[in-house]
Amino acid sequence: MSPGEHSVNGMGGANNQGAKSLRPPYEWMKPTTGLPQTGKTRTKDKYRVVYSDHQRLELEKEFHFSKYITIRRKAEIAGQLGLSERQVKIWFQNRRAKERKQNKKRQEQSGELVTVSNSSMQDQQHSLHQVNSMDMHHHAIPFPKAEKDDDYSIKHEIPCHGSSLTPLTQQAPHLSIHQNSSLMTLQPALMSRTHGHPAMSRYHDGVHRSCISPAPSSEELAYRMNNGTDSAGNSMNLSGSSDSGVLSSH
DNA sequence: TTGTGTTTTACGACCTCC
DNA sequence: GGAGGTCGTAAAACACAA
Repeated sequence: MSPGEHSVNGMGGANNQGAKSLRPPYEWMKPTTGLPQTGKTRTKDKYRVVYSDHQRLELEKEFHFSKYITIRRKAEIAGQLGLSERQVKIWFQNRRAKERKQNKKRQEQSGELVTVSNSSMQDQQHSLHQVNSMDMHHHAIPFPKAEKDDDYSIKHEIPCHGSSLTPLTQQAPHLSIHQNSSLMTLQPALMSRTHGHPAMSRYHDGVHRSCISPAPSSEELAYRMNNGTDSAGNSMNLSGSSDSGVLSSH
């Protein structure tokens, strides 16, 4: 368990059998302070914290760069945002779940079995992977552990995921989050590296991994922000990632 | 203000992979 | 066995109509 993470009354971790029977309402779970204490999980002060706009913005950016975060990036982001690595991991899990839910909703509305237009190549591969996996298990087989991405990128000298959080933020200082919406997305000006780099590599299981696509250079990022496409002419539209634009320029 | 629906954190259960 | 994956769910936080 990372610093700043506490399980209260055994609410977290492997020893938390029967935790649901310990759910609130309990006095120790009621908020006692006004401001959220980011970096903590369930404590007696806060059942759950509300991440700051900045934290959510940076996490959203990272998510659009890659839906699966590597161990290295997780540590970097956790350090920079003042969150635990576990919180970053959980956030990505929840964010993927949210996207799946949105994709499913769109598919139901459009009546399509397979969504192509609004899905990234990664999503399509992931969906296929899941469908194939369903033959054997009721649960979808997840991607290999994120650390594989790191391993792969190291072995092949491919920069997996960009350099750091700060430079990207600095390159798009005009981005912000609208407070009055719970949905967040990125404007096309700062788009996913995976979207901008269709070239993907294969893992041992034959599934493409967008995470290992190289990070764009600063020139590429500048080009994207100026033109709304990458240098190869790929559209930066991320219509599949959100129902409403919440990040905006100012 | 209040009731209700939705979204956001966080977790347990169960899975695969190494 | 431990890591991280999905899925389902609890509960707080939030949005919004009445």
